[in-house]
Amino acid sequence: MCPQNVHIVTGSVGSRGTLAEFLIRKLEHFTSLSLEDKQALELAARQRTKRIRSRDDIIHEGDVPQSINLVLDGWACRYKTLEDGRRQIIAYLLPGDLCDLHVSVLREMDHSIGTITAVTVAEISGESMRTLTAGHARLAQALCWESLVAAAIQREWTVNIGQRTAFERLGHLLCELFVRLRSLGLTNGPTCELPLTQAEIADTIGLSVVHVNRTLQELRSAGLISLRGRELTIHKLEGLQRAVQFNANYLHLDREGRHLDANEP
Amino acid sequence: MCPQNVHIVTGSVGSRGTLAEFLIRKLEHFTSLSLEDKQALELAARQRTKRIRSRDDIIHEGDVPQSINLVLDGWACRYKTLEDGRRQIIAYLLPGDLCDLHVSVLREMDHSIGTITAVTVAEISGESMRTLTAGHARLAQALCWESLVAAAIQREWTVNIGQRTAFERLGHLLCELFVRLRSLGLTNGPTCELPLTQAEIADTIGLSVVHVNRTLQELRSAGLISLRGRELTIHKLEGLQRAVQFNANYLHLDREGRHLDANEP
DNA sequence: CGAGCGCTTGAGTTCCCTCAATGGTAGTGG
DNA sequence: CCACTACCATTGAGGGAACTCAAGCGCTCG
Repeated sequence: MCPQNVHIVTGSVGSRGTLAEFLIRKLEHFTSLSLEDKQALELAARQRTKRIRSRDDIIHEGDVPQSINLVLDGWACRYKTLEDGRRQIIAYLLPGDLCDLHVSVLREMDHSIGTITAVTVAEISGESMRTLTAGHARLAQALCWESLVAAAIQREWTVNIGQRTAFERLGHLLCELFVRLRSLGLTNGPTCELPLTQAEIADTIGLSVVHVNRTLQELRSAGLISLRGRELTIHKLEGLQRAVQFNANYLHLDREGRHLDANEP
Repeated sequence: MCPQNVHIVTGSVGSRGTLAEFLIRKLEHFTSLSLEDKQALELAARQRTKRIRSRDDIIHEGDVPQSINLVLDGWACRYKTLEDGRRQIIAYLLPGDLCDLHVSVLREMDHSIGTITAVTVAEISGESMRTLTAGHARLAQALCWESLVAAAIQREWTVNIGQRTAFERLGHLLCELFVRLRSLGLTNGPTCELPLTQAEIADTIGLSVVHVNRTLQELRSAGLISLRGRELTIHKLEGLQRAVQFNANYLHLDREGRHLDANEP
């Protein structure tokens, strides 16, 4: 992972109409936004975008980032490396996820962020973010919700790695990723993309590659999932959830901020 | 852990001069506060305090808390229980720690909070908190810092449980607790209180009680620590830190918000 | 077509778990 | 004051989950 090969693209990227599309979808699991809220987000995301190739670093531990990165497209992850090379993946960043809300409060990154696939990010300056939240109370609340949900996910990962068996850990991870992708409209029936190598999965749930491989085979032969190429299919989501004690409440997708809804048609 | 036996004490508790003492000490690791900032915090903490006996619940998963709890005294923890009884302790709450910043954003608790020792908490209403942060920008920043640090600790725990050996995990936990207590002025030379049972330690780092016991003996016979009764002594903090790869940067105790300092004598 | 990477499999080992029993200490009540 | 209980720490023995090492297979890509 060498930090280079970064294309700076100012202005619109690709042919997609809205850049903040996935962030907006995500936030609307908390509360519905007004047209103006959405336009303000879109404007902030349009200022400056960046494309990073796969398996490359976005930010490295010790860096002092100056702006906030919003993932527009692709998968990234937070990770930490120990001196002897052991690595732990701490979080996955999917489209609509924000990378460094720390900016302007925590000076120095205490972990790194790297890509899994090629990724497009929007760089939002601290300044833009401040005017955005100052002018739109509902957005400020929604962004606060987003960071609280990220913290809740982190807590659940602690439980997952600390208490569950290999089978449960892996199944739980797959459930979480599937449900998160589905909430963004990025699944197709029981199927979604899973661009992770088995080594990356291993570094996520604290197992060896060999054991991840064998545990995947268990999940397959239990008829719960298929995983070929980079495509995951969960045949019995209900069944898998029960088998691994997955309870989606920690994702807080049930519109807990509905009392703040923008009342527009 | 049955929720009962809660003494409501309105007004001052004990004979300590300031209630918000530890919170203030903690926040001043980020930026120095003005006298007025501190008085505002103190006022908020004084409204209503509560005493909870040891090994009891403060809030239970599924509850919808109405106010924010600030730990004034004693140890508490966040935890989650699986259906079959396995339990993971997710975080320790020491004096000066805030429990449920979620309030007014996340409706429902996705985990429980219980006490380790007897605990005194201040209940701060969402309303008080809002006026506090609205009127004091520096405090708002400092409280934001506090929640970002809590998130950083959670990430480090993921690394700890996911990648480290039993010996390292346990040593790392002891380092973290010691350093956090020291930053509050709650250590005495190389010694601090450690009111945890071995079963609680086990549920924190994902090991069995038996193995925690044996690993503690390893740490002792390596001459790194003593642990008798509820008193921990770390004989060689430097050495322990090296042995378990503990790097305190994730605690962000180095006054990263010094540019916001109140300039008073 | 060789190189590199990721996935898979086998064999042997080790770390950590479970079960079970013991001892110490503090709290309770007769 | 002493039995009685409860909880916590400790120890031994045996078992199993997950690890390491090593090799082979099948892609993709330059």
